[in-house]
Amino acid sequence: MAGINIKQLAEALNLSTSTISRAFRNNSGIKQVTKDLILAKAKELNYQPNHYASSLRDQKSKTIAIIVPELANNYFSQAIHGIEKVAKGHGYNILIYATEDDFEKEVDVITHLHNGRAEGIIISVSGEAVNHNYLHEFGAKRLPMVQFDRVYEDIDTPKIITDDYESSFKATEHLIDKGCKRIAFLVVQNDLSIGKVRERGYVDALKKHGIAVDESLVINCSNSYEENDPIIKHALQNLHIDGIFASVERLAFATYYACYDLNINIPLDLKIISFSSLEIAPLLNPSLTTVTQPAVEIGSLAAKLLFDILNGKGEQKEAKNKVVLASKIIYRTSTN
Amino acid sequence: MAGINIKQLAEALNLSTSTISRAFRNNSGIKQVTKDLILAKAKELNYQPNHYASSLRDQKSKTIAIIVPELANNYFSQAIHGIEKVAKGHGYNILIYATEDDFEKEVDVITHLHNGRAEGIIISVSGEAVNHNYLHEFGAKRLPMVQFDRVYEDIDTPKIITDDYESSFKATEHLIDKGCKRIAFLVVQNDLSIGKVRERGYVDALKKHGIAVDESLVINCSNSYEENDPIIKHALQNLHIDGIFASVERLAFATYYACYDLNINIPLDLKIISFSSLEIAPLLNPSLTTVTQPAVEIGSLAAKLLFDILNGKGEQKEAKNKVVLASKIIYRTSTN
DNA sequence: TTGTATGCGTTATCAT
DNA sequence: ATGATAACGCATACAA
Repeated sequence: MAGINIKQLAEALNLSTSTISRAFRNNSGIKQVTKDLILAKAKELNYQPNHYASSLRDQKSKTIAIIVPELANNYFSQAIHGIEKVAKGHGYNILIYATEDDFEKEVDVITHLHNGRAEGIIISVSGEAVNHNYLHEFGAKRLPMVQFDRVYEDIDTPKIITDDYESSFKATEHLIDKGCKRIAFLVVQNDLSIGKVRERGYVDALKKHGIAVDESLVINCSNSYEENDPIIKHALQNLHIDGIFASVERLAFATYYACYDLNINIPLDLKIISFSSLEIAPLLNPSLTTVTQPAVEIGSLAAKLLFDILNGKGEQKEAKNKVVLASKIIYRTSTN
Repeated sequence: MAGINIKQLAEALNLSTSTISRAFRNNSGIKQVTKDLILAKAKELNYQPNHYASSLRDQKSKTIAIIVPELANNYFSQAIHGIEKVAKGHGYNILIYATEDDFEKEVDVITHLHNGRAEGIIISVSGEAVNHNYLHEFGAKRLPMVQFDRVYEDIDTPKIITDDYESSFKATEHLIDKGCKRIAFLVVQNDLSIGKVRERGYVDALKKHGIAVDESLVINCSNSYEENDPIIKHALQNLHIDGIFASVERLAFATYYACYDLNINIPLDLKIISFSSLEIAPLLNPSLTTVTQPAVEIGSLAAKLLFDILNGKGEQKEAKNKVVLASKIIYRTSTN
């Protein structure tokens, strides 16, 4: 541990520890001169109130936790960036955890956080979970939480999501408008709410336009390129697909690679649209038509809602228990 | 704060707090039966040792901090991912901070961390700094630190960097091999060590091949696309450039956009090579030749070195005070 | 305005 | 094997 403690600083100044403490807390009850003196000496001796002692005493940690499935991911990086900005503004620190889509890790982390380490949690859930009642076991002591993007619908916390149904509907419709007849939907199996909702948008758009829904065109993928590559190639070669709607960025990339390998021309032979936060989508070959979620904004909004709760403003949760932000479809060459 | 405390659990079991504590620490000095009993009850009542009390008592926080210039960045996301994996393995938590290239924020964060919050720091420095002697002011109490990528050469900590000089030399040479005569070097001003070293590699390669070094071809950019766009366009239109070596990914992207706008054909009119951690570089139009640093590995190695220090294994720092990892040049169409 | 004393929850030391 | 107690560093209630 670093630095000197309050007692040593008090001695150095011939003051009591309470006076020192006051210099760092209340502006009340302390003479400005004394305060200046203390702060000056503190700086000189490199004193800082010990965070753990303060937290223990105050029962608060000035820390929030972010839990996401993965870190090396455009969408989550941007969301974290948004959260970080807001947290910094509130003088809060951020603990970060990656679950790697592993439900057990998620449970571990959340449980662990209930030891006082964090005051609140911002989470995008692992998605593998079937039963997440463990959250209820914390009872009234459960940490304030805000969910975003991948959420547990039945867990009552504020949620920030995007208009995935509408976006997916429009995305699919866009492909139909462009003449696609056999549109595949690429999804990662364990995506809970997200995957389901996006699939509904896809299905409903097909129905609206009188296109028969073919179950085999809903293609389950994983997060591993090695696993996805053969799956996608098989689909491209055997299912007479002329359009692809990827529910997740990495599946669009895998499709691009597959098309390169198979000499399939995008957009002539196959049109692609994908959910994606990639900022350089215009630089792809061909440029990728995307459904782009406002990732940074989602992050900062999630943080704001969490701080509303922490500051007691959020008791009337009902009002904004679920915030739906709009994604933007950006039309580019891959669907031209 | 959540949960019950050790005292309540002790009462519930008619045991002393010391016994409870033992159940969670030493396996020594406690009967297995008692221990099982305690752990069971703890689970039932949702007890967890309070992290702040433990930390205060033990003077250690099981936490390390990561400080990076930005979060929404491929390279840093991957590095953080690498760090996270290792930290998790050691049972450590991660605090994360973005300096946004602001030296003051860096000083603030580092100073703040010396209040006991973290046991060590992994940092890629802001780069704006001229004088970073503030690090010396912490004296012997300075937190263990490991630097990576952007480092302060004069601060004595382990450093993980890549072979930037050699890579830059080779990158430039590659452009020369491909017939480029007027090669520009794009750099972000405030990149300290990084930018300088990469520039040296560029200059030396030119010299070796008897190409006159033209100062005006070293082009200072910023991190803002809006600022860079006109700078790059001006260069492309007026400096008769036929090759570009971008020291940072985003400058290559800006160049791509500029070329699209100006109808400059890559690689016919202009060849581009860039430092980049972009995994989908092959999907760009045209696919981008990159100098790719092993970002994830850099992160995990940095974490390992930090834990070596924390565990006292790292006292013989000299040995591996500076680790240089190799980057890989991957040849693609942009320099074909 | 400043000082004294107590407790936040835990764990290590020293008993028993 | 278990229990009593002191101490980690700080901030507040209360006293002066």
